[in-house]
Amino acid sequence: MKNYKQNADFLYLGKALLAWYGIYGRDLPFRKTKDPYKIWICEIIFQQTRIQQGLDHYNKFIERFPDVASLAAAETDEVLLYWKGLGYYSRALNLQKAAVQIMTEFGGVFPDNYNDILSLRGVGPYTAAAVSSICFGMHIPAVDGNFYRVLSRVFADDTDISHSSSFAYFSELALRLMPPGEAGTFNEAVMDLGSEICRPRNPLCDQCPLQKDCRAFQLGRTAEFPVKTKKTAVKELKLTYYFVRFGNEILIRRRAEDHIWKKLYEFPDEVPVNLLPVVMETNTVYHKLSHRNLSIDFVDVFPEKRTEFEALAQAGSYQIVTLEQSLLHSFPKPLENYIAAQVARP
DNA sequence: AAACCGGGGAT
DNA sequence: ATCCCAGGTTT
Repeated sequence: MKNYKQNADFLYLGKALLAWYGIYGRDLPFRKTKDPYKIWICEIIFQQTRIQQGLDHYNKFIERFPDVASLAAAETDEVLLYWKGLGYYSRALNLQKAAVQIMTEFGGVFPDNYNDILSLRGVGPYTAAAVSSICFGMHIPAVDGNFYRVLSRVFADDTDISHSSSFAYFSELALRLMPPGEAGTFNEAVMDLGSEICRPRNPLCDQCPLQKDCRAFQLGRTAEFPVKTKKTAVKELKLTYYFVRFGNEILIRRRAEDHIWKKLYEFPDEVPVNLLPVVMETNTVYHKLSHRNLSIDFVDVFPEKRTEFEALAQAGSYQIVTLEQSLLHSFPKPLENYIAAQVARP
């Protein structure tokens, strides 16, 4: 811990945050409950995901899977279907594993302490801290990206958040601000401040309850915090698919588990040789994402190849589904968009 | 410690 | 085009 923070009492900062939160805190659906199941679901959904993006998924997920038992009993495919479009699909797979874990290891009762919650699949230090503080009042800071930003700015602290040890560092720092008995509310308050006021770029310092105490603001250096030296490496990924269509039916299959989009569905990545010759549309749909290039060629199978088409499903390499049925499977977003475009096509 | 895992919005 | 979001798991 840096010298300037030694023996300091920063409790008044936490209290100022709570006062601000009482007035300006966001009104979100999961703020109305302390059901650990619901808080857990929302913490997982909003990992690396903006509130706006995941809100609809949260509401529909809770409606379909209202408790641990219903999630544990569900088919994995249906859980993935409700996760469609959120990304980081292992979160959904882990979610269900953890639900089963709660049924078998905890007798169907959601664990009520940090260590037991941490033992759940897909639950790390942040999520365990969030659930145990919000639902069970445990005095633990839930240190996420918002904490890094808010705390590093308030103290003009140049500790590099790229380093793994910075989690413990900022956790200890957060403890100095956290009012006793208010851990859950305090954690939510920091998240809201980080999201709405102490934003990554163009922070609204004039509306910040901590402005007069903020070292970075006083120095005019808010843009310099948090310090993050590690740069996110952009890896290029090229994917080629064929949209093999026979009338209103297409070929799909489940992806393997060893790469992105694990257990989701996809199209063939080659034209099955048995179906040749085929009519292939010359203009390739080229989908550009941030670090991915995806091309999809449209393939129209000749009517006399019906037997060969069905043989692909008999052999187990592919499933044959109608365009409408395909939308009931969990596809990666770009493939889902492509199907939707084909359904809409005249 | 570093790589890997998505999709989307803001700038 | 780049950054980053209520991070966790694997190597």
